[in-house]
Amino acid sequence: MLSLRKKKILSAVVDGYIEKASPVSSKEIQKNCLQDCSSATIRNELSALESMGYLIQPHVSAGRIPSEKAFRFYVNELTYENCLTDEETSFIENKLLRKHDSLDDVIQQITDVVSQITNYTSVVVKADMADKITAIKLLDLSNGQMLVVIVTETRVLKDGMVDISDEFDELMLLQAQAWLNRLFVGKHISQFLNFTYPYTLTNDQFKLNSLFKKIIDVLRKQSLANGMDVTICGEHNIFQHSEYSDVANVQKFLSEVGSKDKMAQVFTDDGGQDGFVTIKIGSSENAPEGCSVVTSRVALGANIAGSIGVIGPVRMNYKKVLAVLDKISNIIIDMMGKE
Amino acid sequence: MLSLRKKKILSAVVDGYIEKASPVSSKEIQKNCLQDCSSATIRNELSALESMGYLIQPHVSAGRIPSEKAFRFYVNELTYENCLTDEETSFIENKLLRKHDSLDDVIQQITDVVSQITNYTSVVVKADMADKITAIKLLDLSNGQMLVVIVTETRVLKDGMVDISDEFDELMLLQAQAWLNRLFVGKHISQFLNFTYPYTLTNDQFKLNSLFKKIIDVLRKQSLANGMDVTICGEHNIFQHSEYSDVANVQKFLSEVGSKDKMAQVFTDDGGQDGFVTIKIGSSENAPEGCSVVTSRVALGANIAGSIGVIGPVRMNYKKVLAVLDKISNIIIDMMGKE
DNA sequence: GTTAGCACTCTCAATGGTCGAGTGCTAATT
DNA sequence: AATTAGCACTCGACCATTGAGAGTGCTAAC
Repeated sequence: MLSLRKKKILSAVVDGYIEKASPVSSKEIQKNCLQDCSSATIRNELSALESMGYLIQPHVSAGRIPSEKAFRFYVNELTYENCLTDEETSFIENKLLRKHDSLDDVIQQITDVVSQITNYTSVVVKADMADKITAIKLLDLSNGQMLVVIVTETRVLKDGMVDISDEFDELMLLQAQAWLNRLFVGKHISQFLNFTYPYTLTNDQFKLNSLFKKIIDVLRKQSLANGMDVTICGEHNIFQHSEYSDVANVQKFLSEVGSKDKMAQVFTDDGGQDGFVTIKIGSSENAPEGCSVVTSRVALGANIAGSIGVIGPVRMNYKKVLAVLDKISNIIIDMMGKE
Repeated sequence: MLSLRKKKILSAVVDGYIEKASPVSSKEIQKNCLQDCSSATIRNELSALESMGYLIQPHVSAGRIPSEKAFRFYVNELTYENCLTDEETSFIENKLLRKHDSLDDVIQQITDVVSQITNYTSVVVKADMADKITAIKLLDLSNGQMLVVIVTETRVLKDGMVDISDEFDELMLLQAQAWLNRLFVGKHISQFLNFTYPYTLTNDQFKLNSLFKKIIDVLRKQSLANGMDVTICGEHNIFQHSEYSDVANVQKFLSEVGSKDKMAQVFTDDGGQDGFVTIKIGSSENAPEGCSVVTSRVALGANIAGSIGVIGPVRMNYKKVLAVLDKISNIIIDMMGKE
């Protein structure tokens, strides 16, 4: 699609912007990667890339900054390269290749290490996949409330309450119950988390609709509390990055990251991408606004699914993050193999 | 010491500043609390209070803001008044006067409620006081490291490693061990936390000195991990307060609050004050810089010491915080009595 | 298709001027 | 001796202006 030169230029803009956090000019590009053509030529190309939606010009006498589309292009083109220094590699190995008391201990170490090396906020989600749902029951408590009971192979979870002060009759509850069972029996409890409610019901079923939504919310909370563990570390690393030099952004970021619910969702949803690594760039790809999320899926035990990753500004050092996640995934695979 | 009028004026400045977060002028004071004398008189008094160290004038054409000394005066003079609305009271009761699964559940509810009602960051520290230290052992591992083992009545804790790559001989370790045992045997593990190392050793003992410091650090960590639980909630409330409209302050605050170690220390040390409630204002009273800490001691069970409190800017709504802590302490005392 | 050259635009930082808030001081009053 | 009215003074906040610098887009030549 893009000419080779355009690709080179686009990559140069992204690289430059990742490094400096400020608009990249035609001259810089010339100096760094295209000495054999003039800045005017590059300006023409930049202009073309801008109209294609890859670049943004903050104002007329500024350089260009990459759009989210450009970052998407950039990570798609990225070829793996181990850009970790020897110090970093041995730091990681030192921290992880030692005796650990428990899986939780390992996970804590992993989040620590990932956030320390990448300088982003790291998240690890653990889910015990062995325990499947055998039934979901809805119980009308006749006081305007309904109890949602989830039965799994090993446990009965019954913390979820739903207000049903609007009149719902017996039949509707049975309908809802049947629907839930059809959808979720046999699946892992974590399935609730990334379940998006299909809005295709007709208007007739409006009431049922709102009931479903409430139930799904409860299930999501249950899923988090009972099926998954979320470990977060390095929230304060955002202060190192210039996009968070303003309190409003810091606040928004911290409130996103503070919700384990939200994090579990973002870090386990693979967004349809396959492969072990998932990269989400910006809100159009279901990361929080202005943020990117990089995750790597790794088995943390026989039946334990794990997701290790970082969240940070869209202007993220993807190369380094990918290298760290790769290194750590390999260590974990080794560790698990030995046991 | 201060004339009645000076006291009234000083309180008015503090009240006004707590409310508006901006310097208080002589006219405002006249309007709000001293209609029977002129603004000029008040100006004279303000000037006197400033030279006594109670007030600060940011610049010549601004009003006055209270110094930490003024806040100290203010809280000393404060008479208790229940300034909670009925809604707030019933909100608190609703959240706490229900069946709880466990003590940890109760504590989580308490921190939630305190931070929600006060709009500050709330901290609860729990310490099981039953388990006394019976011995502390230092074990030279002959690889430049030393293991610190703490034996309590019920457990043996041996996670603490100290580097002793500098040469320490057997004798010194024995000396150190004896010293530690003399100080801590029979006490609760939480005693490490607020132990401040006495710097009175002679130069001869410089090496021993540095060893002691390292050991105390390890013990402090142990104390936290094994003897106390720290629950924190509402860190993000700081964004509501104007002193944190600048990232640098937010960062400093969050890094202080993020260290459970530090929080446990600040929230359990009573700073020599007696009574159930402790108020620390600013770094001169061992709160973090620019912060105040208000804590209330409460038994959370037969042998379980608890400390409930908030941390926030020195410009804190002390009246409200004290009312909330009082209300909650009473509820807890009731709860514990019933069991 | 590429490039040199140049006019143009926009940001940023510094400058200066006005306005208003609130003070400190002085002299008069109680 | 304490209080007060009055007024000059100071300083920050706000705004408009200016000049320098960066980087572009465009044009005409290669």
